[in-house]
Amino acid sequence: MNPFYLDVYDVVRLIPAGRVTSYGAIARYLGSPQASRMVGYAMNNSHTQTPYVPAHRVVNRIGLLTGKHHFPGENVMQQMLENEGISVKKDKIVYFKSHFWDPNVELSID
DNA sequence: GGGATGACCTAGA
DNA sequence: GTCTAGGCCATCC
Repeated sequence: MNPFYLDVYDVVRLIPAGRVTSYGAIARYLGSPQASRMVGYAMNNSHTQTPYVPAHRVVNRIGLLTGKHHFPGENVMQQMLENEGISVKKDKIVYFKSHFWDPNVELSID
């Protein structure tokens, strides 16, 4: 497994419950701002990783649950988010800006 | 080997 | 706010 993948999973695991982040934020944190597609692709393989990777806490830049179709059920992703106190409407996170967790800020090395 | 696809983002108009 | 173009790189055909 490439370090990039492992790094992605590691960052995703650091996302606190009730918070979400975006693929681009992770990509930027890893030093490849334009490799966001790779982050999404890494998520495609996240279910094979241990420990569990909370992929439901990763959405696109506008808070849309673009990856919900990759979960076992149709509304699994949404229900898990709601279980953590995040409101989801029309496959989109309500008050996304308030729930947003930016690794570039929260995990800032500087 | 080449071409297409994908849980995306940024920049410019 | 919209649209288009380019880029990232693993994986599949």
